[in-house]
Amino acid sequence: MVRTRFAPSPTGFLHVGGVRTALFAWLVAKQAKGQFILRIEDTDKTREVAGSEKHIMECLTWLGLSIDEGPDNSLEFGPYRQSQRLDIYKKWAKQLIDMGRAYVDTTTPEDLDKLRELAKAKKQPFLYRNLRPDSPISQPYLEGTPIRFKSEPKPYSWHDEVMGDLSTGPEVIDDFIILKSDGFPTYNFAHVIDDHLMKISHVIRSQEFLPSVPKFLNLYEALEIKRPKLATLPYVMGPDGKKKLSKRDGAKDLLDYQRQGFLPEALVNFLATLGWNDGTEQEIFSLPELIAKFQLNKVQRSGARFDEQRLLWMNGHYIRGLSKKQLSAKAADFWPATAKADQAYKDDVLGLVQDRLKFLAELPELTNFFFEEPKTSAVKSLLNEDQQLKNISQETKQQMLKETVKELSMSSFSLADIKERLNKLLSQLETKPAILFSLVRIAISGAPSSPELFGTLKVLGKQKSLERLNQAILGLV
RNA sequence: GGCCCCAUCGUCUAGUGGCCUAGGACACCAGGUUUUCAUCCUGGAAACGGGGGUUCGAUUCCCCCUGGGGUCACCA
Repeated sequence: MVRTRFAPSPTGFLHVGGVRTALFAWLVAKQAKGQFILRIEDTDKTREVAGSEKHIMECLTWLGLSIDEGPDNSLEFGPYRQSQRLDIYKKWAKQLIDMGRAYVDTTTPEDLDKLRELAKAKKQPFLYRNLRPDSPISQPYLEGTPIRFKSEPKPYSWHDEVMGDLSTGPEVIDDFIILKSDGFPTYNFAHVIDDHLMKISHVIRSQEFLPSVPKFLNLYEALEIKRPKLATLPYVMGPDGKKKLSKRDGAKDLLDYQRQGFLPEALVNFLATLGWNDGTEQEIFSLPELIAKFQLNKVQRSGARFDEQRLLWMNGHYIRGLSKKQLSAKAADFWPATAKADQAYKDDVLGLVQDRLKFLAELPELTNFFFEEPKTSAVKSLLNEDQQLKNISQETKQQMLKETVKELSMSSFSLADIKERLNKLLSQLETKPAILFSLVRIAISGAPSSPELFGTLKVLGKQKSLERLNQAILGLV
């Protein structure tokens, strides 16, 4: 049975790096029709940020990563918050003590610091196991004192589902704290116990834990439990490509993408192909496709830089693929405050801008002029500075606009009729589309760029279009 | 510093000894689709870090170097 887990600590928002780890774990579980478990690793009360747990679930839900077991739907393997499992860790720690594989450590943190500095001065690696008492205090749990694992140094080689065959020497194995003086377990201990009790089959986590794996291996042996499969994911690197993506260096809250109008499908696709591909030239994958095709051993071993350009392109691609109805629903919350028009009008506007939307929060700047009059000053300066228009005299421009008004006032304002009449004007005025159409486009939009002209006129409507054209004529005096 | 991991266009990547005059995508540049911007289409520029091996033949296997990253907590 395949069971994977995502085990974040509730210390703030999730960014794309963390979410990608969750996605990969989820894909592995779903592919095998197994379970995906959310476990909250809240063993460091000092770092906890209120609301994190809720935020984590919101992120997963938004992306469509269903949680089979977790704090909200606790099943037989719960509780799924480590802070609620303290008794379990104590029990296992006591068992280790009884076996002679853990001991009470009375060294103070201050002394530890001194010992570390000493070792550093001597240019020797600091290994606690060299210092441990000959016959460690084996008395059971002592309130307010940490418990340390008694390691058995040895070389290890093991297989990692992503990284391949890995090995280390005995020098990396050391005694480490399993239970802190506040009674909470450390990550190193708690996750091993929980993964075992929750019957996790694949531990999928990011690279920072790689150097600790031999310690875990040593612990698995001491506990006499079978270790799960291990999969280590490379980092998602920041935009500079130098460091792993982190909040400190400006990584965004995943929900910021939601707020910006990115589609979950796009984010999932982007995240999945950031460090993974199926060996073909396919770029676009739906979630079901990912479930079918994802392979841990096809995950890249090196870090992948987070490239927002590519995300932008992909999101635009998904927006273009939306039906009118879907887009209309998704865009509902993104309209500018000025958009007080009825839904049919808004939908027409959407039809015109769908191709150029990269993310939904762009809607206001792209569609403003459909809802409020363009600024006369903007129209005026654009009419004067436009590449195509700057060498045309004011009189000619005025003349052309007047003819346009005249012609369009006779129009039924169907798309075909607008097109026909403007084309007729073109030959009548002996001018090029580049000139006449630019003129009209700027007059009705007051924007440096706008959607296709005939459609824009039609959506705007006869009355508004003519008003704006007349307004522009006045502005040219 | 010790230990560990990694290394193909600017970026994400294909490539598991000959199919590679190294393929695709994003971004970029040029041209086209009756204006602009976007879309779409066509074309272009753009990479195997260096040095040794192994081999008839290395992007692909091995070693060294270089470079990058991570880790050495009573944080996860």
